[in-house]
This record gives sequence, structure tokens and C-alpha cells, in this order.
Amino acid sequence: MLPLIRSPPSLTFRNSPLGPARRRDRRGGWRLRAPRTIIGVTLHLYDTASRSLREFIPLRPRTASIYVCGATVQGVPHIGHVRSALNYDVLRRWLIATGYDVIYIRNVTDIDDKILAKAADAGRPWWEWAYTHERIFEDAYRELGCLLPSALPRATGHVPQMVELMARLIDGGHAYAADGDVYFSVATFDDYGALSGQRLDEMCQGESAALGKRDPRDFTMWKGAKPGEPSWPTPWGRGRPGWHLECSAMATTYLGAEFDIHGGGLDLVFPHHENERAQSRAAGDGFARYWLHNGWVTLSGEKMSKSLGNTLSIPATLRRVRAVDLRYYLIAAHYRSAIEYSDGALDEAVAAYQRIESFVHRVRERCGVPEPAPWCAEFVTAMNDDLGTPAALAAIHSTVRAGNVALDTGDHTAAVGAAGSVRAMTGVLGLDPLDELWLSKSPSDATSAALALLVDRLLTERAEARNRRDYATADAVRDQLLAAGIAVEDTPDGPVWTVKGT
RNA sequence: GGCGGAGUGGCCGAGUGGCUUAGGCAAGGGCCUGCAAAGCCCUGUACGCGGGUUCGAUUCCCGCCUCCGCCUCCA
Repeated sequence: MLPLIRSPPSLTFRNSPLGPARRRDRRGGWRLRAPRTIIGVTLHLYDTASRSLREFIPLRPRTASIYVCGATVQGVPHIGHVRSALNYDVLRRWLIATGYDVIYIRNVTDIDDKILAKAADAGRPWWEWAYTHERIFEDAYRELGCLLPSALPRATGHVPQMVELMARLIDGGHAYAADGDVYFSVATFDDYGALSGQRLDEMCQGESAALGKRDPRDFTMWKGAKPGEPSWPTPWGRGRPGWHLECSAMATTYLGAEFDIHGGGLDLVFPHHENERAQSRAAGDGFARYWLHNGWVTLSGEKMSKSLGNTLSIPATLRRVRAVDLRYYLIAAHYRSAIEYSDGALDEAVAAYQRIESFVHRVRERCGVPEPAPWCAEFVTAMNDDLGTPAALAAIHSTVRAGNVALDTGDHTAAVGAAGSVRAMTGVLGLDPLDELWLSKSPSDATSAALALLVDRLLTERAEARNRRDYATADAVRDQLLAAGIAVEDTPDGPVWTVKGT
């Protein structure tokens, strides 16, 4: 059964559940012209809760609501954080590209023990520490081409919603206050452990046994105020939010009691997501219908984490490769498999992406800017199969090869068609080489025009030298240009030059 | 102890009960080129180990080895 694409896929989408204000998060003018219908294949996603591939059937037709656990902004982002964001960005783009209206929420945990501790160590206000790192995270996401979320809620801005949820749980007998803390009583929720496959009776003792806990496995929803720490008023005394409670409250605030997809890293399955689910369901909310979890990036065989101190920060990585290269690297593996980071593998990704990029640029130089064209069936099938980015990239590479052949044989129409298709497919992955984001380092028009004039002058000299078979002079011109960072290639359509690194 | 994941050709990384056995990177050969560059074509016969099921297993089952993760903060 082959997937048939009904309407020609256009590349641009209007991804905006929230109207005109959201136009800012478009990259390079991508806008959806018309929803397209795919027959034969529908999106299937691996759902952690059921441990199986399930067809994605949204709560409301043609809309998708997604909540992704963002970062606790205590430090600088590392490549594992970014992988998670990138994976859900690809999911979102694919949903948008196939005609869904997507609402995408990613939270910011801006209050927790570590933020307080690190800020105190640095002698800075906790909120300044949090906001400083929040900005660094957002800069990294933006640089890597992640579309802006529909909203970016902060934990500290949603205390009333948390209080309301706690009140419902206490009224229902699922939670209790003790010594200023509020705990969730896991024994009152029969389904506890269903998401992560943990059995209550097999679990090790939970968090540190606090005095007021009725059962060591009960988890903290709200932490009673301690001297010198920030706190907010509640009917049970002043205090601050616990991690799990934040996400339950924020997800349902923006997406409603029941929504489509909840995403995050594999390490959040337990206890974080298990607890979120328990809180919300015990309170009577349907909560997430699909649970997605991405694998991690390991370094020297170990999970990259702040506590192990073996992180590879984004700012450091981006000093070595371009953001688009890192994006390609992190998307090239399936989102559920682990990536063992290595410099060599990253270099391979750079070369692989360059192949795609140089093809599209070559077509643009020789045939004009390729406009978005239909993507190929293999690509659609791959993406619908639990976001099979490896197979999707294989489809892209095949199209590149076909396009290169067309270029070699002088078939410009076919070459432009292939390049358009490549743009469409890479666009879904946020990797379109002609996306403004990746071209943003280009010089101004005036500078480009001046450069073009000078280079063309030199190329004319070179052509004249070649005509009189004075290859020494011709090669000297080429070497001179190369030394200046300008590569010259002879093609059937004449010499083409490019500035390296653009 | 409980739960879960992984071991694929020089490297990265998909996938599948057998068929043209992804894709990329690197390597070798060839074509193209004045020479290059880019590109194209060809080549490599891999699935941790031992059993079992099967006409046939890398793919299913059992056992083993090795590695990793979660059960405590973590994308």
C-alpha cells in the first residue's frame, strides 16, 4: 500500500494556533497553503504507556496539542537537552506539514533546589540566575532552528493553578498536607506505576523520608517554606512548587484536562511523568493520550548529565560546527535510540549535510532558486512510521543523487524539481539549506554585489587565460580566489563560485 | 532486587524470516575535467556467543556474555 499524496505539498506553513502574533516564529517564510490528505499511511507514534506503536488519532480533528517538559534552568544547555527539543520540533513540523493545527507548549522550570543553591553560591538572586539561564536555553533552541512554542510557561507564574489542583486532590482524598508540605498519596491511585511499568510493591523507598509522609513512596507536590527561600501563600501555608505538580498544572492550563501528546526525555518516565499522570488522573483529568520519550546522548558510554559533569555544552559545540550541522547530527538517528557522541560522528554528519546543501546551492546558482516541490513517498512513509528520520534522510539523499544526475546531463527542469523536493523534505526536518535562518550570515546585498563584480572580473581573466591554454595563469587565479575563501568549480554552464562557509 | 534498552560491514546508523539484503562518511577502481573541485558509476557481503524452531534467521524462541538506563535531581 503506497502512500498517495493528494494535494501538492507546499512548503510553507502558517503554524499558528494563536493568530497573527505568531508569525514571528516562522523561519524563512514557511507557510501552509492547504492541508493535504495522505491516503494509505497515517502517523503512528510509539507510546510509552502502552509500549507499542499507535496510530495518532487526535482528540479534536486536525489539531494536535503537545506538552514537552522543558529544562530546569539551572545551567547551560548541553547537547542532550537540545536533542529533546529538536525531536519534538520535528514532530511538530511534521504535524503542521501534514495539515494539523498544532499547539505546542514547552515549560520552563524556574524554581527548584538546584537553582536556589547555585544562585546562592554565586551570590545572585535566584530569579536572576533562572532567567539568565532561561535566555541561554532559548538562544540555543532558536539558533538550532526550533520553532517558538505556542507558549513558554514558567512554573513561578502558575502557582494559583497548582493550588487549585492540590485542593482538588486533597478534597478527593488523594493528597494531604503535613508540616507545610503537601504529598500525593500513591496508594490511593490504583493505576500508579502503569506508565513506567513499576510495581508499587517492588519500588525502592521513594524520596528522602520526610517526617510528615504517611508512606515513603508518596511524593512531594508542594514544599513548605524554609527560611531565606522564596515562597507563595497557599491554604496549607507558604511554600514553593514541587517539580511534578508544575507540569500537571501548566499542561492542563494551556491544553485542557485532556490533550494529545506529552513528550520528554527517557529519564523523565519515572518518577516525573508517572507522578504527573497520577496527579492529573487522580484529580479527574484525562491528561496525555500519548507519551513520547526520546533517547539520550551519551558521552564515553555514559548518560550525559549535570550530576556526572560529563556534559557537552551547546555554546562549546557551536564553536566547532554550525548549528545546522549539529541539528542534522542529532536528527540523523532515530529519536528513540541512544546517540553515543563522538567528534568523528559529528564530522561525518557535517559531510553528509554538506552533500545535500551543496546540491541545493548548485541548483540555485545554475538554474535559479528552486521552489518547494512535492516530497517523495518514501519520505512520507518514513515520517509516518514513528518519525523515521533515518529513512527520511535516505529518501532525501536518493533525491539528491537523482538531482545531481540531472544536473550533470543538463536537465535543468529535473534538477530544479529535485532540489525543490529536497527543500520540501529538509524543510520538514528544519534543515532546508535555503532557510533564512541558515543563510543569515550572508553579507549585505551591497557587499555581495561588490564581491560579485570583483570575482567575475577575475574569472574573466581566468577564462581568457584558459582560452589561450595558459593554464599556469588560470590556476593562479583559482588559487588566489581559494586563498581568499572563494571556491571555483567548472560546470557545463561555466564556472561557479561560492564563498566557503555560507 | 524490580523494570527497561542495546550489541549490525573500517566508522556513523536504519531495517528485515528468504527477494535488487537503507542511507551517509571513509577506502579502492573507473568516468568526467587541460588539471582540479563537485558529480556520476562500480567494489566491500555485516548483523555479540551457544543452542532451538524453520526448507531457510541477523530478524522468532531459550540460555549466556558484555554494555547502558530508570527505580534519588536529570532532556
